[in-house]
Amino acid sequence: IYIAMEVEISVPSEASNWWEEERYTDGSKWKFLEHKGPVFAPPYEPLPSNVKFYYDGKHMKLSPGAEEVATFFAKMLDHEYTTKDIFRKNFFKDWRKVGENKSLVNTFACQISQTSIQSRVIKIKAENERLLQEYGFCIMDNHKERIANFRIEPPGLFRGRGDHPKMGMLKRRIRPQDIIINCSKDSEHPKPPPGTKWKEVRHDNKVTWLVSWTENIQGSIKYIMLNPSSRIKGEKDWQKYETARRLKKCVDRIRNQYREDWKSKEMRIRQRAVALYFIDKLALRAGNEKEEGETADTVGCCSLRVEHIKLYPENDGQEYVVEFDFLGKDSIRYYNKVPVEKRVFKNLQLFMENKEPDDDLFDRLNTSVLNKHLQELMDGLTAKVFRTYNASITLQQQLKELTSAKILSYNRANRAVAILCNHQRAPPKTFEKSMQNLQTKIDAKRGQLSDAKRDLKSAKADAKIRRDEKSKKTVETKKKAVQRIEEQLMKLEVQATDREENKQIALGTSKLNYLDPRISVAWCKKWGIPVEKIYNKTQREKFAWAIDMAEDDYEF
DNA sequence: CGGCCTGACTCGGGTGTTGGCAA
DNA sequence: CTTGCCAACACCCGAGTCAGGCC
Repeated sequence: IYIAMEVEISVPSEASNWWEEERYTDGSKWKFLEHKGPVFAPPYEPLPSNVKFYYDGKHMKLSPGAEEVATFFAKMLDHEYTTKDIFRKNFFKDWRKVGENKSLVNTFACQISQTSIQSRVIKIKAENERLLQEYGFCIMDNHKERIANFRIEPPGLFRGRGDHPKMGMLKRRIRPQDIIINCSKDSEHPKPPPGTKWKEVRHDNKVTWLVSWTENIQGSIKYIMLNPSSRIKGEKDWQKYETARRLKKCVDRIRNQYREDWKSKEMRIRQRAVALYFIDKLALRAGNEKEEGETADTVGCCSLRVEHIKLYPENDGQEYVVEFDFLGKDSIRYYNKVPVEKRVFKNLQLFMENKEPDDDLFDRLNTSVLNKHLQELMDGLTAKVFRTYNASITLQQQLKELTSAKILSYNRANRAVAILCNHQRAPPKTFEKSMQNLQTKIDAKRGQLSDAKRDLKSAKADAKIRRDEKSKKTVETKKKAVQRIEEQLMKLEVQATDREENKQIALGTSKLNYLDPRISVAWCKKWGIPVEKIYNKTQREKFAWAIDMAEDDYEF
């Protein structure tokens, strides 16, 4: 029976790991692709008739469509942004387009009962599980792969990040006729819901997405794609780190080059060289131009404006200090004061001459010019490779330096990278409280410890007098208890330090997107730390290739 | 070439849910 | 064993990057 089972249950063999398979060389991403299509947002269920809508003090009957949009607003009532002018204006404008209330609504004297809406929250776990099993997977070539986002985004009110000019606009419901399906010809095509049609079914194996539609706020395309654990994502991720490792080999040459270029006769070359220096040294993002009025006003390196930096020939005893202060991606503030080389400083002065605060700092430069130049320096080199490279190399160096209290060290190394990449978060709402709780726990633990120590002492004294087996045993148990409590106390103290240091720093992004996982895996192997301490289940799935490949001597 | 636009993909912090643990 | 809390996690969906095509 045992043998039969071994044969029956085919344990995934070595060869079934995608990283041990051959890649396509013709630019195609797959040969076979079959899936069940998207899951649509559940239809709107009108409110029961006892829930009334009041406008300007008067009871009003809304069309189902208008009512739905009203509930979108109601759901957000406890958020600050519903009080914002732009949000309200955008919402109202879109709301009036829905149903027959065009001429009716124009001010905000309305009240919508929020509790009545919250009370309608229904969740069915079993249904979710069924949907996951049915729609959550696809077949790509010879693998069954998990899909990242098989649910279509439900309608609602758009909330961009930062000061977004389109906040409050209605994000409309996506219907089957908005959907483009991508799958292979020889697969069983997904069926649209009864009585509906897809916009299109295509068979494009030069792309990785399964489903796409156009979103109505920015007019951009949204996709359904595979989970990070999939071959197609993993391969790309691996490739990303390999590119960064190639940069490691030639980064000295490139650095020498841009330092030379600081002296160039040509303005565009000087600008390019200074920008590249920032990208390298400060891990700034490239900074594409953005359409004004369409999104929040944020910048990256190439789109930096004069108003975003200040020059100090001398500051706090340091020479040639540049102060950066701007809103970057997701309107996260970047604030940093850095001493720079004299030549960089002089160049910046030159770039800022005769300019207004809202003029571009690098007026002869944009991301496409920069990336074309980088491409010439190294195959596959773009601005963001520097971020990956500097993040990973920093982690590796930090891990080499820090050795005691392993997990804390790892988190500190991770933190150094997050700081480099400016990955910030709002301190958790409950931070102060939970910190206090932790402190009381620590105090309690300390009390416990001294109690346990006292117990131990008396037990020892007791044992000395009695000299029997039983009291000896008691001493042993008490000793163990003291030890256990000491360990617990240590753990708590480490936790407190860790949490305090982590207050405003988001570790997730760098861990998931910038740090070559093989560095972490190798570190775990070297110090005999279970990889589970560093990566949770999802992360282990994403980085399965790295966990399998990296030995303890892996060098980034 | 350069400006502009589109498409496809990675990166990003926030939030709702859950499960593990201490009281 | 039950309960209540909180951190960890999964998911969400917006915001970037970058290449390629067109004029």
